[in-house]
Amino acid sequence: MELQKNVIMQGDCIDILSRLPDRSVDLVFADPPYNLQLGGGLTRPDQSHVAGVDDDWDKFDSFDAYDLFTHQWLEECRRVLKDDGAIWVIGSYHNIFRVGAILQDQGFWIQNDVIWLKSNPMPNFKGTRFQNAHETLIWAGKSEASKCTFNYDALKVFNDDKQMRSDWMIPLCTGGERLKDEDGKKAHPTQKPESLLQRVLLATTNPGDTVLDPFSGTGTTAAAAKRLGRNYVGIERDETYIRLSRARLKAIEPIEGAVLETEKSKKSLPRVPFGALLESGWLKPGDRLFSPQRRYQARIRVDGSLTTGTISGSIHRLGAHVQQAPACNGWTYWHYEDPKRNLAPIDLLRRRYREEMGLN
Amino acid sequence: MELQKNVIMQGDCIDILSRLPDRSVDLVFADPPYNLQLGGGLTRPDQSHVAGVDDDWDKFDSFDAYDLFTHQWLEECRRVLKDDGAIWVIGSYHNIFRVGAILQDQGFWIQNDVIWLKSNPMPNFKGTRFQNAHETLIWAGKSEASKCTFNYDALKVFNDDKQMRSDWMIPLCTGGERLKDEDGKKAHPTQKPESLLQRVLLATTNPGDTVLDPFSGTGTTAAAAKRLGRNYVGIERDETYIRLSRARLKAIEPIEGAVLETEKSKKSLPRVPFGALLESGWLKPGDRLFSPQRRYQARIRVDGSLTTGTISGSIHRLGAHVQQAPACNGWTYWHYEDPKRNLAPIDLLRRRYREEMGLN
DNA sequence: TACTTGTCTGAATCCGAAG
DNA sequence: ACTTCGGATTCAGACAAGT
Repeated sequence: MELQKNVIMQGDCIDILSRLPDRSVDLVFADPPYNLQLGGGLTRPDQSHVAGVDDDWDKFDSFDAYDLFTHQWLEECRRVLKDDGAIWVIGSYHNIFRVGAILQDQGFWIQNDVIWLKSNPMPNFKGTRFQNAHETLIWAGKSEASKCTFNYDALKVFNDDKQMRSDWMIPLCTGGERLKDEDGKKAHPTQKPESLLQRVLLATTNPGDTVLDPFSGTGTTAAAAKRLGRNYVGIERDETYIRLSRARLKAIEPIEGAVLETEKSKKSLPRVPFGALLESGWLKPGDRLFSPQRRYQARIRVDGSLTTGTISGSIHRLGAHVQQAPACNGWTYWHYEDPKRNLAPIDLLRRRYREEMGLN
Repeated sequence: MELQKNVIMQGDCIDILSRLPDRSVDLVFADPPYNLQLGGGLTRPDQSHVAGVDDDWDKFDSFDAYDLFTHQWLEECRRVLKDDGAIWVIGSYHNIFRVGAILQDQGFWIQNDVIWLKSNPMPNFKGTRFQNAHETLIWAGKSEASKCTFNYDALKVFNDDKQMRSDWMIPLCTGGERLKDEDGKKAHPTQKPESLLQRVLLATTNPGDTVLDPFSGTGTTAAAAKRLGRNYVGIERDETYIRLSRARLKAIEPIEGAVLETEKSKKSLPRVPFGALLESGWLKPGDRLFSPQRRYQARIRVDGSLTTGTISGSIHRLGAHVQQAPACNGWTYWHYEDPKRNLAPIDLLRRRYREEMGLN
């Protein structure tokens, strides 16, 4: 069976999931029912009613019932995921511990738990607890062996050149982004901000990937996916939500072209063998290379290996050897001498070579 | 049997716990083994060795073994707790989901999960995941019926008259606070900051209460308890840790409430990454930014990087590149165009973002 | 004394493509 | 599935040493 993409499917989550083909999606994002147990409704100090989560879909008779349900939909997601796929699940303390333990039991391999810090959370009206100002997301690979997509460099640029932390400060979904029903009331009790989903998808998918959301709700995952040039598959039981999300999706213009590209890792650049610098004349056999502060030196041989006279090997091997280190990046360790006798890392020559050859 | 107070007892945690009387302590704070399952060695980019947790006490054969251990010590804690007592457990994604689920299964009633945001966490040296910048604490009453102590007003004063949130920014335990062995190395691999424990005890105990820590380690819980006029009972297996913690406790002078004011949480201006301006819609992918006098221009990509078409990078790196400067503050160098085609530095948007988010 | 520079370290599931 | 090997990879803060 072929997976139909860019649709929101109507029906029971586990039922629909069971009909999707094996190993067909790159990422699952799930915002399952929270199993909230709000005894008797919550009121503000002024006695007004807080519109909490009291929908039928959020009722479970026991932890066992919730665990069984969780086990079932996660197992189906696991089957549907590609082997190098990953899953995100968001939850609160009511359910996330159970979800996390079941994920681990099923063989998913947690990469990070990520904390969504709400910049504008609802106050705790009774003053009996801390203001519940965060939710927890779990990011896990299908297995320990999964090579999950992780756009480290893109997230680092996003975060002002510092690696992205596991805590994300993001505002609640409010204002114009929040979908309303005919009465102007919020259409869904737990609509997530699209910015949260955008960050998830930027971090752990590539353009053209397929993202499955088994609890699609108002279609936030699908919206973020469409906007970022990813394919989506949504499953949702409630026809009202489906109607709303389809209208929402229709209005979204995908980001296209060069601006959809993200910062690439250095590892993804084409490899330049050291010997290429010899062939193109940037360096010559017999030239001397120096470690920082000229502590060690070595000569270049015709095949692109270095030699100290007694020991020889690749720029990396020899760099590691002279430092007695387990490993070494020869490109940044070894320096050449320019006509003014200044030292510069040979990585500079590699960069120039790449520019000249259009390899960036 | 009478509970002996203000002692650190030597022995196996479950064994000692089993000999403590029923309903005798007001609070349990537990920092159990995390079951980290670390792989081989880890080195920093400068090749130095990272001292990971490789102690035997953190090794378990399987999740089942860990669950059994967790179940046992929690059940004993439950018995020893007074009916209106409460428990805190700290952990990371390696173990906290299992702990949380077992707590719920045993009838504990979660009040909050609290996130310890580390202001100075260790980086992810290999660029493979998000920087693991937090740990999770679970605060739970002995049962749904427990009337847990919660010093709402004290916490509010502590937090500049705003409700204390469920995320706490606190530095790691370093410097002079970190206990050292004879060689000057850290005495314990996972010593917690005393400020974390102080906040826990201020929030959920009263002076004169008794606090039990079944994994006492270097005695941080006991130290905070003594300082704040609470009684402590510690259990620890390792005699070296016990010796250290007894010396530590001897040196502690209990302090009075008024002095606590000086312990108020230090606030720092939260960093606003450039990407946040995209997420919140102040800028959009594809928008153009200009250098002063429009000499250069660049387009914004989805990840918050800029591109000239041939070269791309962060606002800072691309600013430096076009000016051929070694460094550049992209926030003041790059300008956006308002509807009247006037240029203003993007730093202005950052200031507005801070104001709107209440981050000043 | 004040400031700069360099070194060290912290609960970490920390590489990946090619052969 | 195994090994080999090229070469990429870090942030905040405490402290010491140098200027």
